[in-house]
Amino acid sequence: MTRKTEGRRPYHHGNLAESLLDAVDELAGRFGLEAVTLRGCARLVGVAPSSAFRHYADKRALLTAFATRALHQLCEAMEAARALAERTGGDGFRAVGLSYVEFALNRPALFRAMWHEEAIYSSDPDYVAAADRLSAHLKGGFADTLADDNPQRFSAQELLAWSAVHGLASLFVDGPVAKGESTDQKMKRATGVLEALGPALVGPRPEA
Amino acid sequence: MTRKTEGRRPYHHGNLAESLLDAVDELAGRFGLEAVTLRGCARLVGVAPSSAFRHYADKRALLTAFATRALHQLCEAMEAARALAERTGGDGFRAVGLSYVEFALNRPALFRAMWHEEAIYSSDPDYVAAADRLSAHLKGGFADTLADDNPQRFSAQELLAWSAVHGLASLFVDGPVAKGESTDQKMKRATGVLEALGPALVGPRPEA
DNA sequence: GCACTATGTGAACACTGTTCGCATACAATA
DNA sequence: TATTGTATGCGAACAGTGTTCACATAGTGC
Repeated sequence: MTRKTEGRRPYHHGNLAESLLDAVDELAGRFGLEAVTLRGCARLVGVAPSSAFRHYADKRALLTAFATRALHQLCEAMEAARALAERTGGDGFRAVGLSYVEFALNRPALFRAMWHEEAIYSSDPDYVAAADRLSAHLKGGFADTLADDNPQRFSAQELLAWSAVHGLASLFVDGPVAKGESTDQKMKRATGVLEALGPALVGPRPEA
Repeated sequence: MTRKTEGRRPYHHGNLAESLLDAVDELAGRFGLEAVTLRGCARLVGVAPSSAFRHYADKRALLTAFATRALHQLCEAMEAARALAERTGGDGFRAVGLSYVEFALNRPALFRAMWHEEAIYSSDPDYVAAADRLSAHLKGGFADTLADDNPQRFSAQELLAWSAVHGLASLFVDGPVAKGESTDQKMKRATGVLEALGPALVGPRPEA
């Protein structure tokens, strides 16, 4: 991507918008989301703080873009997990749920960023689109596919499935549950919870 | 020059620690948790910014105390709901779950503060104790009371119940679910989700 | 070659959390 | 009552933050 002259640093960066997102990722992963600073990102990329404002209206817009990217990454992880399960004859429901929790455990800063309402513009069209993509995959992934493509409409069971998985991930990342335990142990717990959820996902399907 | 107790404000505030928590509550409720500022709280209480540090080591400690208080408030709401349900012959499980969601909807800033890992000292003994009190109530409130008093031990079903309720509250407060809907509509959805959860909470109880 | 537009810069500004020496009030004791 | 000790509040400072704005530089189309 950096197709710049090799000598000294060129005046124009070339791909600053994306690089700033990488910087957010780096800093959030290393020091926590709360420690992410516009100036810090600019420093890391090697650019003046004010340059960031050519690409993002403010810090919140930068974080919104970051959250959007994170949502898409999670979607891709879920798609991959689902595809693998289908190929190997595994349980698609379980695979999607586990990949959701696994993502939260492996990349807590990203997981926090996606749902950090007060720190992002959650009405931003790109963010909304990414959130819709996510919820669509959740509907399809759990109560297997009513083929109702309106992402706003959730049956009680679908909403329950999402809530359970999301809640477990949240309690692991930001709550007091299983605090000292390893990732493996937590994933075992997640498996147990998903199993326990099973009986609730069969039977009648009332509207929520 | 030094006006003593001339007007009304005495040199010593008398209850600054608690008043600062009230100020956090006020500002968080009005402008959002992210907008809470040490200086803003001091301003609201009518005290110099540096005075806050006589009572809290730093901003994070203040937010920790605030989160702890919030946890206790939630516990009390749940206890009240449970007691009422028992008195009126209602479903204790449902009552506790609904009060959890209701609290999140009515006081989103408090709900966010309690789980804001990166902004609090989540190993603070008082905070831990409050979190333990909460999880104990959740165990007792849902899968009705295995009488296992260790708050760290959760069966898969108990953890599922907490996850479902917590996840639903989180998705309402910080997620894209039911975004334009009224509180009443959201509570109806919550009722539906809790009902859908029912079948998962009967039957065998494997360890998580 | 020239203008046009996009992108990066440096110096400001108001605000933040935090520290520190000092000021003030209260409580206990002589 | 006077003195002393301790808890609590204050004001001024400091580095760091998000943001703005006039200006500088580079790439693009004529």
